[in-house]
Amino acid sequence: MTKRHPDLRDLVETSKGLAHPARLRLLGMLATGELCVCQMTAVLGLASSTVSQHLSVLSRGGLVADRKEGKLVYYRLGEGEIAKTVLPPLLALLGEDEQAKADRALIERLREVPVLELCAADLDLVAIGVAKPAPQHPGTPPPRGATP
Amino acid sequence: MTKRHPDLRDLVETSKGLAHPARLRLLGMLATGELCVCQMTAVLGLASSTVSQHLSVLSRGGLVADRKEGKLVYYRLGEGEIAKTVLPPLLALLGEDEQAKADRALIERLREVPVLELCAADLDLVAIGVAKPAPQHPGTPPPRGATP
DNA sequence: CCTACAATTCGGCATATGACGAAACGACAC
DNA sequence: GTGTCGTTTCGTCATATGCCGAATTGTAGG
Repeated sequence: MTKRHPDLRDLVETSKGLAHPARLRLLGMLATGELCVCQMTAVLGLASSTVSQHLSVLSRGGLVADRKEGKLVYYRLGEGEIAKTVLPPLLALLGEDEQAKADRALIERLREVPVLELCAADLDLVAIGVAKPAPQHPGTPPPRGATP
Repeated sequence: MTKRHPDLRDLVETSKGLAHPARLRLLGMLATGELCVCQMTAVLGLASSTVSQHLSVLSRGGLVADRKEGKLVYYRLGEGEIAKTVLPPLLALLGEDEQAKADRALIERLREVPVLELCAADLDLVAIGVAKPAPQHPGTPPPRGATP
């Protein structure tokens, strides 16, 4: 009996993992397959230390697992009982969100670029031609006119 | 178009509702049917203001709905899209937890007692013969010897 | 109208969370 | 070994959360 049944505390840890927009976005990205930390950091636009913290929270909740390859670290969705039970319905709902859709679109293009190239560009998505120049705010404003 | 699709923010609000043991216990109790605030307060053993706060968080996440009857307020599980999607698998896992089982057992006996009688007893489960005298700590210690 | 009372909201404190930059930690390259 | 670089951990701060008791609200009932 190495695999104990999930406990109330386990469920709380897992739920805490879901209770932040950045972490839900991370899960949404990972739903498309494993990703390197730097790729997720580039998409979220947060400090890498912050992203690492978020991934740590997700890991404590069993929602993600990691794999090291050289100096890079890749994360994937967790495979424990709680994750397998809770994630599918949640990811289905998340898939409808506009932000999550945008993230996936970005990730899709990011997968075409070698990871080390992204790192070399200091995680600047624009520099490697994956994202467009620079809108005023991070929402989804249809480009009307450019800045003169 | 009155029913918008769930948003990233909605999912965060819902997840926050799940991210606390007391709130998961509340959901576990409500899975057996609607309950009065005072009944849940008695089982949790927290201040009624605290329980009210927790229920408010659950309500913001669409996880519960309320119904007023006289001076009492009854809560039940929410019926929105997110709740219907996320709750069933979660409650299935929660059902295995010992604390949740104990809560359900208590609730089952509590349903035999008129709500106003519970209130009149100041939410004291022992006074109305629903719970046993008074163990040292709130776990599930098999009663060995009584206090001399 | 006034009282009683279940529930909620408010005011306060203690702790937890989330953000960043700085420093520490591997794993490769030289 | 020394350096470089991706990632994590640490230190610090601002804000959010959880708890309680006190005050407030709303609904019977006297």
